[in-house]
Amino acid sequence: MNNETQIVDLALENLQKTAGITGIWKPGALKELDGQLELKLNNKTIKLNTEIKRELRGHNLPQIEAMAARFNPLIVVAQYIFPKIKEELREKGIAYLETNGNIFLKQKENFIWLDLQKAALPYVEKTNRAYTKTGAKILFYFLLNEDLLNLPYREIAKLTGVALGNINYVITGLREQNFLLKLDQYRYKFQNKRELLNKWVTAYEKRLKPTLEIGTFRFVKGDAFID
DNA sequence: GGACACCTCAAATGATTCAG
DNA sequence: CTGAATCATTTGAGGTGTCC
Repeated sequence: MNNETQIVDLALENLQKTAGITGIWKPGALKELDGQLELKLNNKTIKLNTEIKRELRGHNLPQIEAMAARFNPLIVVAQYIFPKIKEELREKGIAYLETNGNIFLKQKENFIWLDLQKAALPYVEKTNRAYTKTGAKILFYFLLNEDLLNLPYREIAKLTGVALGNINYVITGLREQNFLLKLDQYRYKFQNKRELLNKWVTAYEKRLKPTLEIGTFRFVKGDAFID
């Protein structure tokens, strides 16, 4: 599909950058396969069957192994492969390629292994996390009381009943859309609050409300509704 | 300059959506 | 309707800044 093309293209682009290896990918005719990849390496061309995935996790392994046995040589192209899984693939001698250009390929005459820690870009596009289920929840508290913006993340997390890591995601999301005005080095204040409120309402309807049980919510301060 | 508080980010886990 | 694929959240180690 188009999505698959995107993953392979990005992977090849980065492979070129990091390892100087070029490759061409062609969609395959076979239904079980996601096409074929031709890698150019030292004037040699290596042809590989490909399987394309977004992320590769433990439960995919048996399937991949079966494919590797059937369509040898096989390379797995994925947006992101869990480190442990990569390890297993290497042990089993199955080739892989990630979108950040990390590659492993072991054959009789060819051996490539590239693992760049930092350059990892797990996801192609990041969604703005201010409007997810949890995001909306946090934002709800922020809208009720702007001062919460300036509490330590840990306290915000505790107060909103959400994991620490989310706070930063939400703040970043809001900042990207210019809803936060920097007062000084440490403090923020909302700006363009009306529009933000609209966004929240949409997010609430779409993402949060469907998962809530009716009757489990109340306002933090009793009179907040009238305010 | 050490202790502490706090933030960040990769990895792991969990939840939801999608395809067959 | 079910398992697979994808998207979202949590966890926690490591890094950075701050205060005494």
